[in-house]
Amino acid sequence: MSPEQTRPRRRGRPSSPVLSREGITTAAIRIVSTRGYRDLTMASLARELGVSTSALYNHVSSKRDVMLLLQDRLNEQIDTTGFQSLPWDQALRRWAISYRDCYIRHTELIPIMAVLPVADAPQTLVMYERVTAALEDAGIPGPDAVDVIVGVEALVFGAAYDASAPADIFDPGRRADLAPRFGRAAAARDETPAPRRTAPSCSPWTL
Amino acid sequence: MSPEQTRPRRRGRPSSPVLSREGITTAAIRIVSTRGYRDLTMASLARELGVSTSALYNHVSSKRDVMLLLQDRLNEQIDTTGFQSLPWDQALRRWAISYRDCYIRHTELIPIMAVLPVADAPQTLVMYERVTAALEDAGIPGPDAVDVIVGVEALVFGAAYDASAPADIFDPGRRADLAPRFGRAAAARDETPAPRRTAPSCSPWTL
DNA sequence: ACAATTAAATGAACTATATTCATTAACGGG
DNA sequence: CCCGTTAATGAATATAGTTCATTTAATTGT
Repeated sequence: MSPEQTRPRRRGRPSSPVLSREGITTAAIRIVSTRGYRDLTMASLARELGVSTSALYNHVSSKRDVMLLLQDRLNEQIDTTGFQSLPWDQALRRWAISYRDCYIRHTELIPIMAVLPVADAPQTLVMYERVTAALEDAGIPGPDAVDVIVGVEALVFGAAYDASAPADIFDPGRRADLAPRFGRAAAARDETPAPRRTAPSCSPWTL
Repeated sequence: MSPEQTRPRRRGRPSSPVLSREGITTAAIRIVSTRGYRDLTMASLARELGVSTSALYNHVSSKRDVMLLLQDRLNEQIDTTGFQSLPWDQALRRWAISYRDCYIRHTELIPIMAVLPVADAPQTLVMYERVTAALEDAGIPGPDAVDVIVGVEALVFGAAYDASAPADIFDPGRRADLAPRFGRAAAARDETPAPRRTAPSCSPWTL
């Protein structure tokens, strides 16, 4: 699958290019989805691609740059099909759920995504265009549509964090005396298995 | 203000302790509020306190530990007074706004806060207790109250990211062709200066 | 009162990671 | 055909976080 085990390349420029931004992105995805973000380093990325670490810098300017590539790939996978077939409110719901599901496994990208200028993220731009167009067609003024996007995104990012948190996050443990009522409420909530979860609608590079 | 400029301490245990978790937290706050998170390193923290870097590890187990201390301090400042004087919905609104305002300047803490077990965060627990108690007193069942907290928090974290993003985040720049309608909508939105912003209700260690 | 243990500091070493730089070699346009 | 650009290598650098041996003082147990 991956082009491992080639004996060491000799020093200068290779006859045909070994690296490309696309290939780097794909290798980064492989690492992230099999070993997680902890193992995504410039060194591991280079090893995965069978090159030296410094070679990467001929194609990307920094690790952050790699993260942006990753993120743009991820955003391609968010389901916007609802906007072609459903009433705007249902389409919005499907979009939001898919968006959240994508970022549940990529919370490391949230701080980047949340403040990234869209000019640097073509796929994000395409996604926003689809949402805006659908909302405008449904009679919602453009500026309000942007407000909707902002609001939905805020909820999506927060919800992705929440869903990725350990299940027992609300257990007060030995500190129960500090919050008796909250402790009871949280415990009672755990009893009732919430029927409100839906199946993941996005499989971003993981089973 | 800070205890700088003492000539070098000699080698062993000092007669009276120089460090404490509280002092470390306060020094970390000083650094973060004057120089930002970029400059919060174990080395700079030690320098601020006039000790060697390794001395810190007698009191905290890791940098993450320092971040948790910081975060617990921050959570103390979130305004929950509304729950003693206002109808629950207005109190919730005030709480959420204060919560968001606190984290706008501390987005680096969001990934930690969002998945931190409350057992490790006494102040957070106290905050949750106040909210739960008020909602229960208003007739909302405990488990639902916890759901409300979860939902508000999701929105708060996302909104904090959004508010900390650069103003021109939605400018498609040269990529305008990818998203003509979105570009127009975003531009039009910028024209109308949103009247919906409220004054910051929390001043977490900054002017 | 004194010995043993523990706490809290120093300074040096160690680790991991991102990044830069000098060098080498192939490609491609004048 | 040469010369600038591209794309690789390998060595070096910078920055952090963390650990460890050592030193000294306080604390605790008998």
